[in-house]
Amino acid sequence: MAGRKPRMPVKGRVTIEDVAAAAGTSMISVSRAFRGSARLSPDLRARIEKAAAALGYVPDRAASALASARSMNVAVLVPSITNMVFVEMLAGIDAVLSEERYQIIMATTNYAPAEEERQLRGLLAFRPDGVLLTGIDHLPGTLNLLKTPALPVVQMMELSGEAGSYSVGFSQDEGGAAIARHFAGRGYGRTGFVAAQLDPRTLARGAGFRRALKEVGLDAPYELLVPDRSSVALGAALLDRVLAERPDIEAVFFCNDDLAQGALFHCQRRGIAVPQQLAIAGFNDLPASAWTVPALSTVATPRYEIGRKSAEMLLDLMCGRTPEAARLDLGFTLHVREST
Amino acid sequence: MAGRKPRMPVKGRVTIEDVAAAAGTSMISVSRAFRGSARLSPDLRARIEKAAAALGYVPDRAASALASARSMNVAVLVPSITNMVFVEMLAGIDAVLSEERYQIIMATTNYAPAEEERQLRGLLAFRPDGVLLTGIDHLPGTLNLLKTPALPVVQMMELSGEAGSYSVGFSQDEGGAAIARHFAGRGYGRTGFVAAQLDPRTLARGAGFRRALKEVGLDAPYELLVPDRSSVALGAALLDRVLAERPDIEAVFFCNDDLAQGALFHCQRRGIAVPQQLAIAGFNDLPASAWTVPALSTVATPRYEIGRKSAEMLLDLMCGRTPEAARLDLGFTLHVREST
DNA sequence: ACAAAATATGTTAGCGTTAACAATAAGCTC
DNA sequence: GAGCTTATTGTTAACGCTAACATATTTTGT
Repeated sequence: MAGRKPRMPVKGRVTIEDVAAAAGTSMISVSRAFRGSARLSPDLRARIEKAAAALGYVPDRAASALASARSMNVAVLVPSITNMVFVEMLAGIDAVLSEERYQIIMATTNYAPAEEERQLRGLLAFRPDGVLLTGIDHLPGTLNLLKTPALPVVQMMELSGEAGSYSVGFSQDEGGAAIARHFAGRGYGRTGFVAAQLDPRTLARGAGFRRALKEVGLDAPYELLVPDRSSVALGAALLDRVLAERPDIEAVFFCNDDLAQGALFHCQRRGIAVPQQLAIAGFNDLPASAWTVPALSTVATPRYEIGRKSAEMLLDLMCGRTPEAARLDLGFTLHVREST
Repeated sequence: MAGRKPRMPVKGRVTIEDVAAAAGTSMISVSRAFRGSARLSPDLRARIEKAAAALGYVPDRAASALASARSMNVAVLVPSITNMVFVEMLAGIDAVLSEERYQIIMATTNYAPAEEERQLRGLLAFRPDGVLLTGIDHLPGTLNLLKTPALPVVQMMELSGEAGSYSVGFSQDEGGAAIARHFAGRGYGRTGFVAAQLDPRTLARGAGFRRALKEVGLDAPYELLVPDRSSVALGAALLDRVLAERPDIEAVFFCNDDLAQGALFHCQRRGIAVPQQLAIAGFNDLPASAWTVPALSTVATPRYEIGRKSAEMLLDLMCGRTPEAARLDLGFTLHVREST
């Protein structure tokens, strides 16, 4: 009776049945012990926990999902994880969801709506209890996949006007406009907009920039848009092209900080004084942007907080609660530093 | 007979049974059709695919895993995804595994062995067919979790000497040594080693640096090691401390490019000429490192290839094949640029 | 032409877990 | 102390899929 050691089953994995046998109880009690909430006598719970630990039992999510119709998975689709912005957003999502014992199942879409749909189809095989999408532009087929059965969805980074849809983000358009007004305030008349990675958010920033320049009575910007992936290297190359076309340009708005940093480095190499000869602004406020020389003026975006709030909103939806707002604007902050 | 439309089931999800009924066949044939390989008449296959598409059927991995004892999941543990190095490694892993229809289930360990064990336990609930770990230092409990049932494991980034263990990476120690020899070749006598994020790989780089300096007859480096997370900002701060302590230092090896970039920016701000007054070297070769001014000398590490090769090795193990080598050294490349 | 092999499809049982219900023991009301 | 509630534990039947075996059907070899 005293030193009874549960014997390791020789083959196959340890199941709830093995634990039940070792603890001298039934499978359902073990199940309840592992899910915490159910009422169990402290004695039985302790016996079960001891037996489970001795056997090295790990619950099987697949079986659990099948039996309970809740997978405790959340599908997350982001364009890329090479981009820090989305990584920080993911960190925010995970901080909230892991607290509630949800597991993130993530896939990248490579900024392509068709790939988003393909990846979503793959993730749906995990029977997620909810879905987080990046952006508000999706293929009809993508939205259709989410309709049967109706899956809670929150869209991140942008704000949706659609009725019945949920979104957490900020106005990309207004972010671009803020840069335009800042340029105007500094007296820069001949401006440029340089963008790569032409996703909807990038284009919205450009549209806002253009709109606000017009509103304050400035000329339309010189624009250079390329479909390539953003990078520091590309930023340098694009600035070179801009200067070749418009040697007299006074201020350039790069659609993100990667490009802007590359442009700063290029100016240093070419001996162009920033901001005296040329002002440069970016978007996102990456960690390094405050430390470049000169420090980069940019729009700081609350992506960690977007991740958190999106996850919280999704949590509400998955639990059948109604979120406080269907559309949550977290705003942005213009950081004026040395480069403008 | 002609226009028979499969009717949308009103409640619950679409199952293999619904598809079988709509296609006028049995469940097992639908199952076979979706797994591709089994022999089915082209006619039947077409009917099934049509029915599945019409119903919007998506297979259920949980049920499949339960029935087949293969989850087609691979668990991947990385220290952090804020660090580009691991993100690129993940990209390599995904490129290989998604090709073979495996899904990555990923978690971050925050560089903490205990957290690694906790996260692994969570991932094991997905019944992965294999596991990819970062590094070769793990808690005994972590290794124990992988023993029953014996799970294929490949360790990434470092090379293991352990018999029966599989690893893909390069010698971190030799990487550090390469910097030391380069410093010696340039005639820098008073050197320093600055490190943050004191994980085993960081420490190995320092050890190699120290060893090689000794081998070429140079003094031991001045060392500054802090446990904080690496960042550009921290690099600047740490260089400041180094210069306060050792104003006459000639060359500093930073344990990674983030810190080194911060140091470069700091030098620019303080008007310190690099490399004339102070030489700076980093580790990893991040994309921006070739574009900073001056461009950063650093050790390029093959992390994308490490991801690919690790995944291929794991694939071998999961299919019962024996990998060509249990220990695959992918080496590294010293990039000498303007900063030294 | 007839056994043997290959191909194409179907039947049955079970993977590990939990929902729903059932049963028993213990406490409480008046 | 009968009748009620509450606390604790157990039983049974799925969940959606696939392995293993079984059964038709066709092809092949000689």
